[in-house]
Order: sequence, then C-alpha cells, then structure tokens
Amino acid sequence: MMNLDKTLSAAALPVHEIVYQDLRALILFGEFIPGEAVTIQGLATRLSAGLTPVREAIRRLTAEGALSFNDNRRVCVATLSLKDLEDVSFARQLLEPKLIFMAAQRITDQDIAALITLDSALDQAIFRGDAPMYLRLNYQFHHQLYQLAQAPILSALTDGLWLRFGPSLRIVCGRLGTLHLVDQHKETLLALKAGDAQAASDAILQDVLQGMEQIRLGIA
Amino acid sequence: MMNLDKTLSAAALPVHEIVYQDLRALILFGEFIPGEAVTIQGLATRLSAGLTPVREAIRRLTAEGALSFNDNRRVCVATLSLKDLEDVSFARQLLEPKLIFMAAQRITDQDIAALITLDSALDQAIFRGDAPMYLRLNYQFHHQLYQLAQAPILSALTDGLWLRFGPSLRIVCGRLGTLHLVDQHKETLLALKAGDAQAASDAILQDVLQGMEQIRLGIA
DNA sequence: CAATAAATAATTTGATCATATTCTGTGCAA
DNA sequence: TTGCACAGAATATGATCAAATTATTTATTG
Repeated sequence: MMNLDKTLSAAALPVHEIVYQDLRALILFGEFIPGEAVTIQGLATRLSAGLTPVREAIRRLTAEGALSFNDNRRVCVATLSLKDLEDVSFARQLLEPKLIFMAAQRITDQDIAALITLDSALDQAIFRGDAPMYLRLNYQFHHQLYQLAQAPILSALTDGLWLRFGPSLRIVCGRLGTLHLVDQHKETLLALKAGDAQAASDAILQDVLQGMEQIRLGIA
Repeated sequence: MMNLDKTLSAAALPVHEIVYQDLRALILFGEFIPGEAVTIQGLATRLSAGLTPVREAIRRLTAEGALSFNDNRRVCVATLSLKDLEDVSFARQLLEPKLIFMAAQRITDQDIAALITLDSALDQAIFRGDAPMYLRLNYQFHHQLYQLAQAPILSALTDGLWLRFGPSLRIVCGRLGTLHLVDQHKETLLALKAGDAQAASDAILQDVLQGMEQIRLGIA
C-alpha cells in the first residue's frame, strides 16, 4: 500500500526528527522551566514516540546546550546564570549584526513584504497580550533574516543561542503586559527598505541588546 | 557481580558518551575525508558498540555540524566550502581572542607551565613530522585556554568550530613537512607570562588567522 | 549482434521497538 | 553509620520492518 504521509506531506520525516522539532519548540518558547527534569519515558509518552527517537532528540538538544546531561545520567533543561547570559549576549552582539548585514545585501522586496506582515502580526500579539504567539513571531522574524544571510554556519550558531535563553523567556512572558517596548524591528525594516545594510545591522544590535536586557531583568 | 570498570576507571561512562568521544576525535584529527559516508552499522562494528549508542553519538555530532544528515537519511562527514570556511574564520576571530583575554585574567603560573610543556611537545611533533600528534597537541593547547576562560557557552561555541574544519585538516597534514610556521604560541605564552591579556588575545588572533589560512590554501 | 534502457532481485542501510540489563538514589534494618 | 534490597530511570542489544542503493537480468532498439 502507498504511504499516504509521503504523498500528502512534503517528506515523511523520521520520528526522531519530528520529536526533535517538537521538543525544540517546547524549549524555545518557554514551555519548560529552567532546571526542570526531563525523562526519556516522560517525553516518549508525551510525544507518542518510542524511546530511541526520543533519546536521539535529547542528545541533539544536549549538544546544542538546550538540555544538560548530569552526572547521574539524568537530563534536565539547562539553566542560564547571569554569567551565561552575558556570554550569550556577547555572542549575539557579534554574530547577529553580521548576519543581518549580509541579509540586507541579498534581501528582495518580496522578502521585506513578508517580514512586514510578520511584524504586524507580532504587534497584534503584543497588543492582545498573547505571549506565546509573541515569542514565536519574534523568533521567526529573526530566523527569517538569518536564512536570508545565506551563511549556514553563522546562522546555526546564532540560532542555537536562542535555545540557551529559551527557557528563561517564560519570565518575559509574565511581564509582557507591562512591557512598553520600542520596537526595533521597525527601524530594521526601514533600513532594509532603504537598502542600508549598516543601519539594519545597527538596528538589530539595539534589538538584541534590548532583548537580552529583558531576560537579564527576568533572571536577576 | 561488581563492575570492575567502575572501581578501576573514574566514572564508567555510558557507551554513547564513549562512542561520541571516539568519533569526535576521529573527525577532529582528520581521520575522515570530508564528504565521506558514515554508516551506523559500520561505526557500531568499528567501535564495538550497539546501534543505539552510535545513533546517539551521530545525532550529537550532526547537531554540532561535524556530520550532515542527508535527505536519504544517510549521514556523511560535513564538507567545508570556501564560503563556510570564511564564516568559521569570522566566528573564530571574534570568539577566540575574547576567550584568551578572559583566560589571561585567571591563569596561574601552574597553568602556564602546563601550556609550555604542551607547546614543547608540539614543537617536537612538528620537528619529527608527526602530523597526527601535531594536530592533537595544537587542539589541546587551544582547548586548555578555552577552559581557563571559565565561560562554558563561549568555549562550547568555539570548540564546536574545530569540528567544522577538522576533516579538512587532513590536507594540512600532508603539507606539514613543508610548513615553516612562525609559532604564534610562543608570543601567546610570553604575553600570558607577562600578564598582558590584550597581547595574549592579539597573539592568538594571529594564530587563528594563520591556521585558517593554512586550511584555505588546502581546500582552495 | 551490440548497446542501451527498463525491470527486477539482492544487498545494504536506516528506523523503530520490545526487552533485558545496569545504574542511581532511597528507605529500611542491623 | 553501614549494608542491603527495592523502585524508578537510563542503558544497551538484537529483532524486525521499511527504504534506498546496487547488482543483475531481461527487454528493446538501432
């Protein structure tokens, strides 16, 4: 018999890949508490998967720093100390402007239009106080730009940093209602439209600094 | 019955951890050709392990960019294009001086003595034309410094970059006999002894640039 | 008949799971 | 405190199935 999944969906991904993506999203958008224990069995049940695929996904995310493998062989969600956050912040400040500079040199009007749509949805999520959606859209905004940079390795590095502070975003969520963010995305978009790579790069740096500061306030 | 390994060795690491370390070393020190196919069963046989631990190790190294997961679900050693190398080089230039700057502020005389010993062994390896040993010691020299920086996240990022160009080192090996390297480690060590963090940082930057250039020549 | 293409069989490899084993921490008893 | 048993969890293996690649055979065509 024919495999329906393969004809309907794009590719019929392996279970370990699906589990990875699901678990990644859970971590990335603050569904886990920093330090929270993660059991293989528990995840297998929660995500309706076998032990081996879950195991593989856990190893990947451990390699990326999202989970930590303890001496007792137990796995938990990584915690982010203030010192750690400084390091993440340092790395983002170096990498992200570079990526956006590169992206700005390749971006098309169509890409910009898509980003504007995304940013509008983001504004609405903030207005509605929809924290989970805000987190997803904010990540997507940055992620899109990384991809436009056409620099797989730098993108992977930068993308990976989000996993480090993902669990700490839970705190930001709580404060979302009281946030009065000056949206740096607008500045970025203006610079991109003007074709000014340096300005776009500078604007993103401000956004990064602001984002990191939010988290610093949260975990301090 | 009592587990002898546990009493004799320090920790009795899980097989998946051992396989990871072994495979990592193979990749890091040019034992694989870039693009070479890597099979789960092949590794299991080669490293005398079961399929599951090998699978886990492969996922970790894939997450770190050392291996690549193809559409056919097969795994191969990642290749490094010139563009990729530029990105790796860029990241190393940003991260490594920072790490060494931090390390310089914490380093003890004992640490310096250990590094000098390491560097001497490295010189001898070059003199003997012992390429595999040279690769190992050179990595160890840098790795030691990363650890002294006490910045786990930045260290992990920088350490991970070595996996990206590891397979390409095979080419550098072949040229080792004809290399007339000005050893930047000496400069670094002098700066560390003098307690001059900035100078140490600058010296390492030169070392990074030189190392990356060697690889560029190799894969060009 | 030779050469190429198509179909099919054989082999390799990956994915997943069920099961047995080992490890870790905890509570209980001496 | 020390030793021991037990429960929960991780570890590891091998079996089984599915997918993909390679090899082989067959068919077709010039």
